[in-house]
Amino acid sequence: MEYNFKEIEKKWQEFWRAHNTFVAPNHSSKPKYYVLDMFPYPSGSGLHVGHPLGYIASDIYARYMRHRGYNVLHPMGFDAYGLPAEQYAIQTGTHPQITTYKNIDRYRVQLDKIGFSFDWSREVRTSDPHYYKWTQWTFIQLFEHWYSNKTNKAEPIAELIKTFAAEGNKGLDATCTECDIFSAGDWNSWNEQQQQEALMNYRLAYLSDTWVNWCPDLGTVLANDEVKDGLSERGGHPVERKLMKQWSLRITAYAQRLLDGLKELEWTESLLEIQKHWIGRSEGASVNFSIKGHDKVLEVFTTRPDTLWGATFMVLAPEHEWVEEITAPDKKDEVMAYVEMAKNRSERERVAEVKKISGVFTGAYGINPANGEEIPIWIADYVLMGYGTGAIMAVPAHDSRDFAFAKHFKIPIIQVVAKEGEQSSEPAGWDDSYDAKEGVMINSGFISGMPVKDAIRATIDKLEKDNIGFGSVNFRLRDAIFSRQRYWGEPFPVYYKDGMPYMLDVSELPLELPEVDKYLPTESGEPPLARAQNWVNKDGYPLETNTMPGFAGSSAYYYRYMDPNNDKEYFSKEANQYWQDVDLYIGGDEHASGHLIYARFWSMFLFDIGLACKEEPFKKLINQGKIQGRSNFVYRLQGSNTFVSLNLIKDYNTSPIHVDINMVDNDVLDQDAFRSWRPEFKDAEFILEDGKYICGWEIEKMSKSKHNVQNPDELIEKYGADTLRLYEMFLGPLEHHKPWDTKGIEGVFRFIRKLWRLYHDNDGTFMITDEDPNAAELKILHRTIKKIREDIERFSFNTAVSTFMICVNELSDLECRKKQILEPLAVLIAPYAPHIGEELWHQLGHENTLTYSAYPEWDGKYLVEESFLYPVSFNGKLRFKLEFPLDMSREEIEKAVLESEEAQRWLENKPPKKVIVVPKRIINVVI
RNA sequence: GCCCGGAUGGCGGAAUUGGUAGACGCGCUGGUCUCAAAAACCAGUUUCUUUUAGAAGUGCCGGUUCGACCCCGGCUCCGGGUACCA
Repeated sequence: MEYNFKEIEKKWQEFWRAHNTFVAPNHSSKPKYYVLDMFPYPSGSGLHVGHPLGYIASDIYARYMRHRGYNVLHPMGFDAYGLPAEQYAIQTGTHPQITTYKNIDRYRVQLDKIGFSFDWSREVRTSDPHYYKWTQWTFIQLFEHWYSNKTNKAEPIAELIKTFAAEGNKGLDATCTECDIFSAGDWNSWNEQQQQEALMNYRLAYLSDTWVNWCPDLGTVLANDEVKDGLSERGGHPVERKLMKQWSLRITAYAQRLLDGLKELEWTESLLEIQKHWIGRSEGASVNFSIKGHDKVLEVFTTRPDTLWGATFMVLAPEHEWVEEITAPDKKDEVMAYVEMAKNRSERERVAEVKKISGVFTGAYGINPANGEEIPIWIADYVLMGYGTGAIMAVPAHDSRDFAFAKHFKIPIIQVVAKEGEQSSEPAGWDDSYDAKEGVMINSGFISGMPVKDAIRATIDKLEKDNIGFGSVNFRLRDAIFSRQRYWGEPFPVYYKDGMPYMLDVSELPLELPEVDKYLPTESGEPPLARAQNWVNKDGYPLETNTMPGFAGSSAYYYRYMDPNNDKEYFSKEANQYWQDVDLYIGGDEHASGHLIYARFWSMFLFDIGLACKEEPFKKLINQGKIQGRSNFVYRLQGSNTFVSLNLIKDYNTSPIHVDINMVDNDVLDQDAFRSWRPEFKDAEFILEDGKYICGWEIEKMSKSKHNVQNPDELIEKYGADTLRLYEMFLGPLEHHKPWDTKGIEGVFRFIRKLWRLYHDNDGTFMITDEDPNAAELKILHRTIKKIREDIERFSFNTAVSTFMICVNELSDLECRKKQILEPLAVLIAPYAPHIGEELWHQLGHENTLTYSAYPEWDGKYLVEESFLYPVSFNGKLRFKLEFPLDMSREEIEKAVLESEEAQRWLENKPPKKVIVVPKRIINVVI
C-alpha cells in the first residue's frame, strides 16, 4: 500500500487536538522559549500559499525546541479589527463581527490542515471585549502618565499635579507639547478646566488640534505609516492635510530609547535601518534669530550651525503661526494667496510637485546673529511645519534645496566651507551646492580656518554663551495619531464633561462597541459611533465617538498570549516573569515602520509602569520574504478566438490574457479546461508548438484578478500537508522574496514517498530490523543529524530539506531498514513533516506523540575520516585528485604530490615555484 | 536623489571561515520494467572546442592573493525603504 497522507494527516491532527499536545503550561521547570508569528488579519479570501511560509518556519523551530527540552510558547490569534470587514459592512449591512468571525473560522480550518503546533488555548482576537478591555486599560494608563526626561521614563500624572501645585512647570524637563511657563501660584489659581488643559500638554495620550492625514474616501484620518506617496496604504485613496482635534500618543518621548534599543536586537540589518530612518535622529543646534521691527525671536533648527555665516535668508513653512504677523503690509495679499494655495493642495499634489520651486517673500527681515546682517524671510512649502520649528536658516552655498531656491529667486549665496587645500570660488557659477560634511571654514568670523567638526562645536559653545541658541537634537518621528473616524475598532474609554475629556474608571471596562444602524458617518460628519443610542457614560456624559487605529490591538498581543484568560490584569507578573519576551518573531517586513515601532513603544511603556519585565519585546526577528504570484498568459490573435503558443507569437499580432494558473502545468495549457473556463472561449482554436500550447509567464502580486492565487487547501488535497510544508521551505531562503511555482512540488512529494518506502516494503508492510547498523549507515545518519541541527540553528530550512533528501537517497541505496538508523531519522524530520514523523514513530512501537522526544544528537566518532581526497591544482586550476591519509604531514604530502605520475605531466620537468598544502582542503602547485 | 539588499545553468537554488562552482530539486534527453500507461528505477544534462582531452565560466571592468561567487575600487541592472526632515 502506498503512503496514505490523507488518512495519516487527519489522524494525527485529531490526536494532537484530543491530547492537547501543544498546550504550554505557565509553570514549568523547563526553560522557556517563545516563538511568535505576526498574527493575521483574516481576510475574506482565506489563506494563500504566501501566508503560511513564515508560520511553517516558526512551527519547525517551535517543534525543534520542544524536542530539545524547552517549554515552548507558540500561540496564534487574529488581528480582528480592520477596514475590509467594515467596508463590506457599509456595502451589505452585515455586521463586521459576523464577517470577521466567519473569516476566522475559515482561517482556523486552513491553519489546522497544515499541521501547526499552535497552543490554541491561548488564542486572542483583538475585537473580543475580553481582549480589548486591556487595550483600553493601556490607553487610560497612557493618559495618566507623562514623560520625564530626568528619570527618562513615564511618570504618573498624579505626581505631576503635586509638582505643579508646589513649583509650577518651570524646572520641569519633560517631553511635552510646547506651552507657557506657569508658577505654582498660576496653577493654584486656575479652575479645573485650565488645569486639565495644562496637563493635556504632558499626557502620553493627549487630545489636540493636529495636522492629520485625512482620507475623505475612507472617511478617516491615517497615521504617517499608513500613507504612501500621498495615498492611503489600504485602497490607494488620496489623502489631504487637515487640522482636526485628535487623540495622539506621545511616542516621540521614546524616540531616543527606541533608537538605543535597536542596538541589542537580533534583527536584520535592513529592518534596523528602516527603523533608524523612521526615528531619524539629527544632531544640531537651535538658533534664535531676531526679527527686524518685532520683539519676537524666530527659533530655527539646523544640523550645521557652523554655516551660520552663510545663511543669507530664512524660510517659514506656510502653516507657521507667525506668517501673518510678520508679513509686511504691502506683501499681505501675495503671502496669504500663497499660504492658501499651499494649504489646499492635496498631499498627492504636494508630493508630485516636490521638484517645483515656489515661495514668496514676506517683506520681513531676520537678523543673522553671527554677523548682524539683515536677511529676508520667505515663505515656502519646502519647509515643513512638522519638523523642527517649521522655520529654517537657509545656507544656499551648502544645501541643495536652499541653493535651488536662492538661484531661482536671485538671493545672494556665500561660500563658508571650502575643501581642504582648495580656494573659494564664486558660488553664483556653481551648478549645485557644495554639501560639505568635511572641509575648512572660510568667511566665517572667528571659526574661519577651523575644520567643520570643530567649527560646529565652537559655534554651539558661542551660541550657548551668548544665550541665543543651544545644541539640540531633533527626531523625524512624529507623535502617533490615535483616533480613527471608523466603526470597527476599539472604543476609547473616554467621556466629555464641559468639553474636557475624562477617562472611565477601570472598573467600567470593557467599554463595549455599541450597535449602530449604519456603519457610516452621521449627516453632520461625525463618526459612526455618534449613531449609537445612549452613547453616554453612567452619569450621562457623552462618550468619545472616535475609535482606535489598527495598531492599537497589535501593540501588546504578544504579552496577552502569556496569560490570555486573565480577567483581573493584562497579564500576571508571574506569567510575564516566566515567559519574559519573544525569543523568535517571524513576520513580514511591511510592518517595519508601523507595528514594530508601536509595539516597541507600547512595551517600553508597560515596562516603565512596572508591568513588563523587559523593555524590548522581540529579541530576534526574521522577515520571511513575500511569495509573489506567477501569472500565466495566453496570446489571442487580434480580433479572433485563436490563441498562439508562446514561442510563435513573434509571427503574429497578439495580445496577452491572464489565464488561471490552475489549468496550466509547467507552462503547458490544458486546452479543454481553458475552453470550459469561460463561455467566450468555448470554441477557442489553438496554434500549437510540438503539439502543445505553451503559456507565457510573469511575476506579479498574487491576486484574484490576475488568476494566479494558489490556496494551500488544493495542494494539501493533492500532496498532503507534509509535502506542502517541505516544499515551501525548499523554495529558497526564508527571507527571500520568491515567486510561487508548483513546478518542484512533485520532487518533494517523491521524496516523502521514498522516505515512507525506507520503512515499508512494496506492499506497505512495516519492515524494520533490529540489526546493528554498519559504519556507512551510521555515518550517513550522524552527518545528517549534524547538518540538520546546524541548518535549523541558522534558519536555513531550504538546505535542511536538501539534506534530508540526500540522507534518504543514500539510505535507500544501501537498502537500510535498521531501527537504530531509522528511528532517530523519524524524530529528526518530525519538525518539518510532523504527520509522517508521528506515524513512523507510532509504527516503531511508541504509544505517545514524539513531540517531546529528545532530538537526535550526533557523535563525532562516526564521522572520523582516515584520508582525504585532495583536489590538486596547478596555478589555481584543478587538474586531478589524490587521496592521502589525514595524519600525513604537509612535507610528505608535498613530496608525494610532486612525485606522482599526474604531476609530472604538468610540471614538465621544471621545479615548482611553490607548493601550498592546506590540510583537508586543497593542494595548489605554483609553476 | 539618498539608504539598504541582490545578480550563480533552461528554472528554484547550494557552496557556513578566501580552498574541488553548480549540492538538492524541477525540467529536458535516453534507457529499464510494462500489451500499454501510471508509479518506480538507471544514465546523462554550465557553455564551447579539434571530445580518452582541453578551454572559458558566478551581471560588467579592474585590483589584492598561491588561490576570489566570497575581499577591495569603479560601473550596470533588478528589488525594497525613504524622500523637500533643515
